[in-house]
Amino acid sequence: MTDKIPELEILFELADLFKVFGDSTRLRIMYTLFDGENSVGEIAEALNMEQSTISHQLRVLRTNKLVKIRREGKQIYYSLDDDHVKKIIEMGLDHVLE
Amino acid sequence: MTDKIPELEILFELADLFKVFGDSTRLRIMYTLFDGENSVGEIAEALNMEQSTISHQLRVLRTNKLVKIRREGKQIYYSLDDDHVKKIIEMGLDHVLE
DNA sequence: TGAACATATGAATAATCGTTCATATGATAT
DNA sequence: ATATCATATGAACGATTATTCATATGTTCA
Repeated sequence: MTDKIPELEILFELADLFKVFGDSTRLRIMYTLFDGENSVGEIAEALNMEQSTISHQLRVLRTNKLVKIRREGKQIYYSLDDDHVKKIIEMGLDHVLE
Repeated sequence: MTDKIPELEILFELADLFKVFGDSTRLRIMYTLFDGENSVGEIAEALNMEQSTISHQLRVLRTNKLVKIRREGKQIYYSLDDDHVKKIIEMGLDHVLE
Protein backbone atom coordinates (compact mmCIF):
# COMPACT_ATOMS: atom_id res chain seq x y z
CA MET A 1 0.00 0.00 0.00
CA THR A 2 1.54 3.24 -1.16
CA ASP A 3 1.05 6.66 0.33
CA LYS A 4 -0.09 8.12 -2.98
CA ILE A 5 -3.79 7.96 -2.20
CA PRO A 6 -3.66 10.27 0.81
CA GLU A 7 -1.55 12.66 -1.25
CA LEU A 8 -4.23 12.61 -3.89
CA GLU A 9 -6.91 13.55 -1.38
CA ILE A 10 -4.76 16.35 -0.05
CA LEU A 11 -4.25 17.70 -3.54
CA PHE A 12 -8.02 17.81 -3.96
CA GLU A 13 -8.34 19.79 -0.74
CA LEU A 14 -5.53 22.03 -1.89
CA ALA A 15 -7.29 22.71 -5.17
CA ASP A 16 -10.39 23.64 -3.23
CA LEU A 17 -8.36 26.07 -1.16
CA PHE A 18 -6.83 27.75 -4.20
CA LYS A 19 -10.24 27.93 -5.82
CA VAL A 20 -11.26 30.22 -2.98
CA PHE A 21 -8.37 32.54 -3.79
CA GLY A 22 -9.22 32.37 -7.48
CA ASP A 23 -12.00 34.93 -7.45
CA SER A 24 -11.34 38.64 -7.57
CA THR A 25 -14.24 39.56 -5.30
CA ARG A 26 -13.01 37.25 -2.57
CA LEU A 27 -9.45 38.47 -3.06
CA ARG A 28 -10.60 42.06 -2.75
CA ILE A 29 -12.48 41.21 0.41
CA MET A 30 -9.42 39.58 1.92
CA TYR A 31 -7.25 42.45 0.80
CA THR A 32 -9.64 44.88 2.47
CA LEU A 33 -9.21 42.90 5.68
CA PHE A 34 -5.44 43.28 5.56
CA ASP A 35 -5.89 46.53 7.48
CA GLY A 36 -8.08 44.93 10.13
CA GLU A 37 -11.65 43.89 10.70
CA ASN A 38 -14.59 45.31 8.75
CA SER A 39 -18.33 44.81 8.89
CA VAL A 40 -20.23 43.35 5.96
CA GLY A 41 -21.65 46.76 5.12
CA GLU A 42 -18.26 48.42 5.23
CA ILE A 43 -16.83 45.84 2.88
CA ALA A 44 -19.76 46.16 0.49
CA GLU A 45 -19.34 49.92 0.45
CA ALA A 46 -15.59 49.76 0.03
CA LEU A 47 -15.92 47.45 -2.97
CA ASN A 48 -19.07 49.15 -4.22
CA MET A 49 -20.86 45.83 -4.51
CA GLU A 50 -24.18 44.45 -3.30
CA GLN A 51 -24.46 43.39 0.31
CA SER A 52 -25.79 40.04 -0.82
CA THR A 53 -22.81 39.35 -3.01
CA ILE A 54 -20.40 40.15 -0.22
CA SER A 55 -22.33 38.06 2.25
CA HIS A 56 -22.34 35.05 -0.06
CA GLN A 57 -18.61 35.33 -0.60
CA LEU A 58 -17.88 35.88 3.06
CA ARG A 59 -19.59 32.61 3.71
CA VAL A 60 -17.27 30.88 1.28
CA LEU A 61 -14.30 32.46 3.01
CA ARG A 62 -15.59 31.48 6.40
CA THR A 63 -16.36 27.92 5.38
CA ASN A 64 -12.77 27.63 4.29
CA LYS A 65 -11.52 29.11 7.56
CA LEU A 66 -9.95 32.10 5.89
CA VAL A 67 -11.92 34.68 7.84
CA LYS A 68 -13.47 34.72 11.29
CA ILE A 69 -16.23 36.84 12.76
CA ARG A 70 -16.90 38.98 15.80
CA ARG A 71 -20.43 40.01 16.57
CA GLU A 72 -21.17 43.49 17.91
CA GLY A 73 -24.81 44.44 18.08
CA LYS A 74 -26.36 44.33 14.68
CA GLN A 75 -23.09 44.25 12.83
CA ILE A 76 -20.78 41.37 12.23
CA TYR A 77 -17.12 42.15 11.88
CA TYR A 78 -14.97 39.94 9.71
CA SER A 79 -11.22 39.58 9.92
CA LEU A 80 -8.56 37.31 8.50
CA ASP A 81 -8.43 34.03 10.38
CA ASP A 82 -4.90 33.07 9.73
CA ASP A 83 -1.45 34.36 8.86
CA HIS A 84 -1.39 31.94 5.93
CA VAL A 85 -3.96 34.04 4.15
CA LYS A 86 -1.68 37.05 3.94
CA LYS A 87 1.29 34.88 3.11
CA ILE A 88 -0.45 33.05 0.30
CA ILE A 89 -1.67 36.30 -1.25
CA GLU A 90 1.75 37.91 -0.91
CA MET A 91 3.42 34.87 -2.46
CA GLY A 92 1.04 35.10 -5.39
CA LEU A 93 1.68 38.81 -5.71
CA ASP A 94 5.40 38.10 -5.96
CA HIS A 95 4.70 35.99 -9.00
CA VAL A 96 2.25 38.40 -10.62
CA LEU A 97 4.61 41.34 -10.13
CA GLU A 98 7.42 39.29 -11.70
CA MET B 1 -5.66 60.25 -7.98
CA THR B 2 -5.37 57.29 -5.68
CA ASP B 3 -3.36 54.15 -6.27
CA LYS B 4 -6.37 51.90 -5.74
CA ILE B 5 -7.12 51.37 -9.42
CA PRO B 6 -3.81 49.72 -10.30
CA GLU B 7 -4.15 47.59 -7.20
CA LEU B 8 -7.53 46.49 -8.47
CA GLU B 9 -6.07 45.38 -11.79
CA ILE B 10 -3.36 43.48 -10.00
CA LEU B 11 -5.91 41.70 -7.85
CA PHE B 12 -7.65 40.58 -11.03
CA GLU B 13 -4.40 39.15 -12.33
CA LEU B 14 -3.80 37.55 -8.98
CA ALA B 15 -7.21 35.89 -9.06
CA ASP B 16 -6.40 34.53 -12.50
CA LEU B 17 -3.18 33.09 -11.15
CA PHE B 18 -4.88 31.36 -8.25
CA LYS B 19 -7.55 30.04 -10.60
CA VAL B 20 -4.81 28.07 -12.31
CA PHE B 21 -3.86 26.47 -8.99
CA GLY B 22 -7.51 25.80 -8.23
CA ASP B 23 -7.88 22.66 -10.28
CA SER B 24 -6.82 19.28 -9.02
CA THR B 25 -5.64 18.03 -12.39
CA ARG B 26 -3.33 20.98 -12.83
CA LEU B 27 -2.13 20.67 -9.24
CA ARG B 28 -1.39 16.99 -9.78
CA ILE B 29 0.54 17.82 -12.92
CA MET B 30 2.60 20.41 -11.10
CA TYR B 31 3.13 18.06 -8.20
CA THR B 32 4.35 15.41 -10.61
CA LEU B 33 6.87 17.91 -11.91
CA PHE B 34 8.26 18.52 -8.42
CA ASP B 35 10.63 15.61 -9.07
CA GLY B 36 11.78 16.99 -12.39
CA GLU B 37 10.72 17.14 -15.99
CA ASN B 38 8.24 14.72 -17.56
CA SER B 39 6.87 14.23 -21.03
CA VAL B 40 3.17 14.65 -21.76
CA GLY B 41 2.75 10.90 -22.10
CA GLU B 42 4.53 10.22 -18.84
CA ILE B 43 2.30 12.67 -17.01
CA ALA B 44 -0.83 11.22 -18.57
CA GLU B 45 0.24 7.75 -17.53
CA ALA B 46 1.20 8.83 -14.01
CA LEU B 47 -2.19 10.45 -13.48
CA ASN B 48 -4.04 7.81 -15.47
CA MET B 49 -5.79 10.44 -17.54
CA GLU B 50 -6.29 11.08 -21.24
CA GLN B 51 -3.42 12.56 -23.17
CA SER B 52 -5.75 15.22 -24.48
CA THR B 53 -6.80 16.31 -21.02
CA ILE B 54 -3.21 16.66 -19.90
CA SER B 55 -2.26 18.53 -23.03
CA HIS B 56 -5.08 21.01 -22.58
CA GLN B 57 -4.12 21.66 -18.99
CA LEU B 58 -0.43 21.91 -19.77
CA ARG B 59 -1.32 24.68 -22.15
CA VAL B 60 -3.08 26.54 -19.36
CA LEU B 61 -0.04 26.09 -17.15
CA ARG B 62 2.28 27.23 -19.90
CA THR B 63 0.17 30.26 -20.78
CA ASN B 64 0.47 31.30 -17.17
CA LYS B 65 4.22 30.74 -17.16
CA LEU B 66 4.07 28.04 -14.54
CA VAL B 67 5.74 25.37 -16.67
CA LYS B 68 8.25 25.48 -19.47
CA ILE B 69 9.07 22.99 -22.19
CA ARG B 70 12.06 21.26 -23.67
CA ARG B 71 11.71 19.44 -26.95
CA GLU B 72 13.52 16.17 -27.54
CA GLY B 73 12.59 14.33 -30.67
CA LYS B 74 8.95 13.44 -30.66
CA GLN B 75 8.48 14.12 -27.00
CA ILE B 76 8.06 17.39 -25.22
CA TYR B 77 9.30 17.55 -21.66
CA TYR B 78 7.60 19.86 -19.24
CA SER B 79 9.10 21.24 -16.06
CA LEU B 80 8.23 23.88 -13.48
CA ASP B 81 9.13 27.33 -14.74
CA ASP B 82 9.61 29.06 -11.46
CA ASP B 83 10.46 28.61 -7.81
CA HIS B 84 7.27 30.43 -6.93
CA VAL B 85 5.24 27.47 -8.12
CA LYS B 86 6.67 25.15 -5.50
CA LYS B 87 6.48 27.84 -2.85
CA ILE B 88 2.87 28.69 -3.53
CA ILE B 89 1.86 25.04 -3.44
CA GLU B 90 3.83 24.42 -0.27
CA MET B 91 2.32 27.48 1.38
CA GLY B 92 -1.13 26.19 0.50
CA LEU B 93 -0.24 22.76 1.84
CA ASP B 94 0.74 24.36 5.14
CA HIS B 95 -2.77 25.68 5.44
CA VAL B 96 -4.51 22.50 4.35
CA LEU B 97 -2.44 20.36 6.72
CA GLU B 98 -3.32 22.78 9.55
C1' DT C 1 7.35 9.50 -49.25
C1' DG C 2 4.77 7.12 -45.97
C1' DA C 3 4.01 4.80 -41.58
C1' DA C 4 4.12 5.26 -36.69
C1' DC C 5 4.32 7.81 -32.71
C1' DA C 6 3.82 12.10 -29.57
C1' DT C 7 1.50 16.12 -28.82
C1' DA C 8 -1.86 19.84 -29.85
C1' DT C 9 -6.28 21.68 -31.10
C1' DG C 10 -11.36 22.50 -31.90
C1' DA C 11 -16.05 21.60 -30.97
C1' DA C 12 -19.43 19.88 -27.88
C1' DT C 13 -21.19 18.67 -23.47
C1' DA C 14 -21.81 18.74 -18.56
C1' DA C 15 -20.92 20.68 -14.38
C1' DT C 16 -19.56 24.48 -11.42
C1' DC C 17 -19.93 29.06 -9.85
C1' DG C 18 -20.69 34.27 -9.17
C1' DT C 19 -24.18 37.52 -9.11
C1' DT C 20 -28.82 39.31 -8.56
C1' DC C 21 -33.41 39.57 -6.71
C1' DA C 22 -36.50 38.66 -3.27
C1' DT C 23 -37.07 37.40 1.21
C1' DA C 24 -35.85 35.62 5.75
C1' DT C 25 -33.40 35.85 10.12
C1' DG C 26 -31.54 38.29 13.87
C1' DA C 27 -30.61 42.41 16.80
C1' DT C 28 -31.63 46.96 18.78
C1' DA C 29 -34.41 50.59 20.50
C1' DT C 30 -38.63 52.99 21.17
C1' DA D 1 -44.67 44.31 20.09
C1' DT D 2 -43.09 46.58 16.10
C1' DA D 3 -40.23 49.30 13.24
C1' DT D 4 -35.66 49.58 11.60
C1' DC D 5 -31.26 48.24 10.49
C1' DA D 6 -27.61 44.55 9.43
C1' DT D 7 -26.76 40.29 7.65
C1' DA D 8 -27.93 35.73 5.68
C1' DT D 9 -30.18 32.62 2.54
C1' DG D 10 -32.53 30.38 -1.52
C1' DA D 11 -33.66 30.15 -6.27
C1' DA D 12 -32.59 31.39 -10.92
C1' DC D 13 -29.74 32.97 -14.62
C1' DG D 14 -25.64 33.51 -17.27
C1' DA D 15 -21.01 32.68 -17.78
C1' DT D 16 -16.93 30.02 -17.29
C1' DT D 17 -14.48 25.75 -17.57
C1' DA D 18 -12.80 20.72 -17.39
C1' DT D 19 -13.21 16.75 -19.99
C1' DT D 20 -14.01 13.87 -24.03
C1' DC D 21 -13.94 12.66 -28.86
C1' DA D 22 -12.23 13.26 -33.22
C1' DT D 23 -8.77 15.06 -35.84
C1' DA D 24 -4.72 17.85 -36.99
C1' DT D 25 0.16 18.97 -36.56
C1' DG D 26 4.76 17.73 -36.12
C1' DT D 27 8.72 14.47 -35.62
C1' DT D 28 11.41 10.30 -36.56
C1' DC D 29 12.80 6.42 -39.13
C1' DA D 30 12.62 3.06 -42.77
